[in-house]
Amino acid sequence: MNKAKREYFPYLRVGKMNVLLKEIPLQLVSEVNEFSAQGLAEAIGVSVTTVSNLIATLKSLGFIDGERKFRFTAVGDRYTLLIKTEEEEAKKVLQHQIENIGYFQVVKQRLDEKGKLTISEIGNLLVTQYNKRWKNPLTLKAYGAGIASIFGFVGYGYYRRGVINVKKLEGEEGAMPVPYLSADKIFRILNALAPSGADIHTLSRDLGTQKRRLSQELACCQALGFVGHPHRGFYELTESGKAIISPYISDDERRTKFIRYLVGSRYKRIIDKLPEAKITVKSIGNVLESVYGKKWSELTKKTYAKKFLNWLRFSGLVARVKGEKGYKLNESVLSSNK
DNA sequence: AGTCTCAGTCCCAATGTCGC
DNA sequence: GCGACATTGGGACTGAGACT
Repeated sequence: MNKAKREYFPYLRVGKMNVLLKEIPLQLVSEVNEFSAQGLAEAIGVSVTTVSNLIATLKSLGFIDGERKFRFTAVGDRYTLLIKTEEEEAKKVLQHQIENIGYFQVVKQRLDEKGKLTISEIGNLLVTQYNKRWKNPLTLKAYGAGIASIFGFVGYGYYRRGVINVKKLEGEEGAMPVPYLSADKIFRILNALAPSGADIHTLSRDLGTQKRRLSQELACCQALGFVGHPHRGFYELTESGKAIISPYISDDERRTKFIRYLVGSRYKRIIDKLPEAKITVKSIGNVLESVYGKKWSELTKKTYAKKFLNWLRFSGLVARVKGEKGYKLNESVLSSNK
């Protein structure tokens, strides 16, 4: 036993892999039919290198066998058929499959120990465990991301921005986007997302807001629990999001709901730190700066504080104090929503 | 042919500015 | 005082080229 069997690793992100698999014509998906890289490339209309990368990924998962001529394995066959129509079922197949693949278990074990892994850490783990000679840090990340995205897909964790987390990010520090938009804009976004969600390009066009800007605003809506982000570039309303823009509730009910979600969100941490009286843009700005642990310019503080104050005023959590500058917390409203 | 690397593009978060 | 838009920098993503 001088040379171990060649070990393959997923190269493509699972999202990309699935997109390509959906494109494969049914007649090619079979345990008996052989296909070449060239043939597959023509069949799905992408370059041969892309297909080569797909093939390496599928091999790494045990979904296809062969050299130069390939054919689907039984499980690969099943997965490819399911991914076209029944994604949840396909996930189960993939999950079961990776339970029997060594390197997935190695990474999974490390993930369970540490709670989260960056894609570079995963890459390094493979290099040391499997004697890979990857030199470029980007290559480490590419393979790391391939594995991390699969973990996210099958439900072993939550993959986002180069980090796979065992636990959901929600509620953790750092996962609280700065208040970035007014309540009014929040509702415009929610209405634009109704009823079945939208991709960021469409949304940007419909709302006339730059994509960059919009993605930040959506992050806020997400933190408040109104919007979900099932995959890259696509956003949809959560049940809460649908409820709060329902035409069947009054504006008063809308406010009440808004308070409940605001107080139930991570932004509660900010509300807790607010002074009881003399709430002004300036004082909120300072609270924000300390909660986020940042050093901001006065202007930046003011920008965010204004938005947050807008939420507080919209919801009725604060009331103006007569004859004085600033607002005070409406304790009764707050406590009735604890 | 198959594996790895490169570089352009896209996405995102943070910060800054404009106009009413 | 307020809401909307712009700029910047960094990192992930991706298709295709380079290398073995």
